[in-house]
Amino acid sequence: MLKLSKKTDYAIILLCHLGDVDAPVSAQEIAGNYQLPQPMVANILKQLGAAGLIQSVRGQNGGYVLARNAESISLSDIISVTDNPFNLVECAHDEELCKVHQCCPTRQPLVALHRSIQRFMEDMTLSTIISESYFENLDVGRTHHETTHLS
Amino acid sequence: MLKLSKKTDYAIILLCHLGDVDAPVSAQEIAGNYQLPQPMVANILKQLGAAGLIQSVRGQNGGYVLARNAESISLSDIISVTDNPFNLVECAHDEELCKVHQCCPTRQPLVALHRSIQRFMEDMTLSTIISESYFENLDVGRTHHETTHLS
DNA sequence: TGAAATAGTACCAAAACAGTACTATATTAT
DNA sequence: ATAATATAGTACTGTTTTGGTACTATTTCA
Repeated sequence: MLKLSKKTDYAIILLCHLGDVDAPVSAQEIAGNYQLPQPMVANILKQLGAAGLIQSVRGQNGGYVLARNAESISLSDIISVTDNPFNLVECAHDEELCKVHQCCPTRQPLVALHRSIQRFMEDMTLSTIISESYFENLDVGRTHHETTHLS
Repeated sequence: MLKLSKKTDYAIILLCHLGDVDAPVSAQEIAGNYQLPQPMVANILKQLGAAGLIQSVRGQNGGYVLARNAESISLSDIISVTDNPFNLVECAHDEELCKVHQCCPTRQPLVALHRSIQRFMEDMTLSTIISESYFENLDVGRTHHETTHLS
């Protein structure tokens, strides 16, 4: 459906929060802060930890911190953890899957779209996301961006 | 999952075929040609017809033809018929859906990604897809593009 | 009038998504 | 010590979406 999963959506929120704080933050704390389901948050944090994007601190007063600096974590890194590996169309990676490969019109343009999205996601770092959301929040209660409603 | 539906994938193939032929083409004919499930093809053609992208000719020797020229049909047009309306994230369109809108870090960057994809899809016309697939097919059996395998 | 085609729905099984639950283990405060 | 608080790992479940099928009606041509 060309839509990001909620897991990815949540993951970005979690990571932004971790990027703003130095001390370890627990799943419960974040879930409460953003009113997200706690078990969901906990699971996502586990996955992000297993993937090496964040580091865990176990025990009381434990939680999670970023494993690397926010500049080196890309949207692509995040999505490859929380969504299945990004594949706009199946045959973009494995030509043999394509039943009509002898004359498939979709391959070229869709692979181009795939690459353009991939590139965007690689260039978009967590630190960029954090700073952009900072400027966004400056506007809360004042004017609407023209980005608010798209077609 | 950030993936195009098979319906969209098929629809592009169907439309490319129609763009290459002048006489009406039937669902059966296309399904046989590309070895796609016939009822599926028929359904997609019905939808494309209802959306005004193609025109139907009923009765024996009937079928479908493009309703407008291939330059004026965009990938965006196609996807909005075969996929649900494109929405990378729910809150991209309706701010009220966002529970954490008072401090949501995802909005800005994801809306930017949304717009970039949207733009690509609007600029990519059926005629471009057809001509690109023509060049692609010239290479069949010879060299692989470097676009064949992405990360 | 029968064959071949679209029109319009309604239906179904399998997969993915969103979210929950449970057990085990680690750390710290008391 | 031990209770409290946290992560680790994994399994489970209800709902939605996807991919595909089926059926009936209508139109057109030979």
